[in-house]
Amino acid sequence: MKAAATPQKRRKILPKAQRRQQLIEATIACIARYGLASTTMHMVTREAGLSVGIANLHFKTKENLLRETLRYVAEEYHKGQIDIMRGREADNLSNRLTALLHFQLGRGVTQRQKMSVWFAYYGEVGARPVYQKIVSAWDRAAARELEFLFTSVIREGGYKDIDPGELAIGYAALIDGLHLALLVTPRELTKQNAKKIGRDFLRRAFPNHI
Amino acid sequence: MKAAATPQKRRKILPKAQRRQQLIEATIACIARYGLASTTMHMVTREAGLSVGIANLHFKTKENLLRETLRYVAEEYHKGQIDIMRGREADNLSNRLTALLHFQLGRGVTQRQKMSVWFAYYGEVGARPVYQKIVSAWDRAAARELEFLFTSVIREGGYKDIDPGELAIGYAALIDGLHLALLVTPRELTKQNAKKIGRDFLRRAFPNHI
DNA sequence: ACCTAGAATGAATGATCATTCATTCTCACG
DNA sequence: CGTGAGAATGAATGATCATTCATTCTAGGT
Repeated sequence: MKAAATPQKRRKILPKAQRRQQLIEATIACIARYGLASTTMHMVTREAGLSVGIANLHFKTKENLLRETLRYVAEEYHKGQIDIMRGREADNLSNRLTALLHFQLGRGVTQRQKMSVWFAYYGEVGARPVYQKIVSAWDRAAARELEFLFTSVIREGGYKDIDPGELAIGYAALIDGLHLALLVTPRELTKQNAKKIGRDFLRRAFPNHI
Repeated sequence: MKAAATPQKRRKILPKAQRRQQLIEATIACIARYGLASTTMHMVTREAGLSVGIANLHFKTKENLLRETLRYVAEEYHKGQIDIMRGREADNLSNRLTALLHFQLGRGVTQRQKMSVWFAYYGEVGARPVYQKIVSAWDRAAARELEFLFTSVIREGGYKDIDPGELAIGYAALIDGLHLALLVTPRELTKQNAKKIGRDFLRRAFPNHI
């Protein structure tokens, strides 16, 4: 089975960073397909087309590999958001809000595989403080950035009686909840509809911008 | 916690339903404490103060026990919501909305233990179609009820340009997201604040009611 | 008081899995 | 071209766990 796709059995030696990346991606694929609970080291290394021992070489333990995988996934998602919020691609605040929404509910993020992995880790957060630390660190960073963006919007629009911090938490919660709905009840909610729901939330808060 | 309170080792024979319930509750406690992935049958039966074989007697397999536990948790949460939405305790729509919010973000539901279990199963939904079926069935039922409630509110308030179905999905997503935030970043969000955020969402949609 | 259906036990079994490490192989460098 | 530092392998090991079932015990019926 293993190297069936690559009939040549010649070993390839690659730089550490590249192998680590390869193993992390194989881990993501396995978690999405089989779940965090039943993903084994054999599955991961086979998915990567490598031998079992390789895992021990680059990550001491399975726990380590899972932790680094979470770090990678969390960083990818949150950095994507933060880049948009800080970025200069969108010249005005309205466009920036829209770009953020399209990223958060767009093709890249809402792939079933991505969302599966994301919630697989969330599911273990209650029992594993390490996961909680990793996720909450990134969450905080994104929340601060979002609060800053909302503060600018509120100032520009002259909106009254809006606490930007609370609205940011609400918006972030809405997006997470929509991801969950897309994962759990995909038949009830299309990505188009999810975007419309997110947009309506923003419109009710910032009617002059959306 | 476990059977330390009953030093006598005398066996007690109980009706099937009662033992099943006892085992399901022990399962919930273990999942909350150790996570779905590392909960073992030994843990569960020890938590219940019983022998390992008991699990096989009442639930054929571990998979079965986990499935029934999910069924129990999902039913408890969603029935609680549906009862409030249908119930006659709240005489008017405003009160009913408020009661629903207080249930969804109140002491009972937002216990760390409950939310841990809830998201532990959500995390496996991507890989286990069975879990998805159980959860989505209840989700659909609650969504229909919520849509019905919102429809009444919209009619009573004469609100324009609101699709009750979409608003219901948005509200449900917001509540799920707030639960997630309470679980993952409890330091950033109090239950009080979560309620305020939920209330603000409703107020922006139904200003005459909240 | 006695009996028995079936509830409950827990040591034993076999399967699965993470981890190890002696060995093989690769390639950058002299 | 030859060599050694270290990357990669995978069979073997030991630990963990779900499941089994021969045996023990309980309580309701007579």
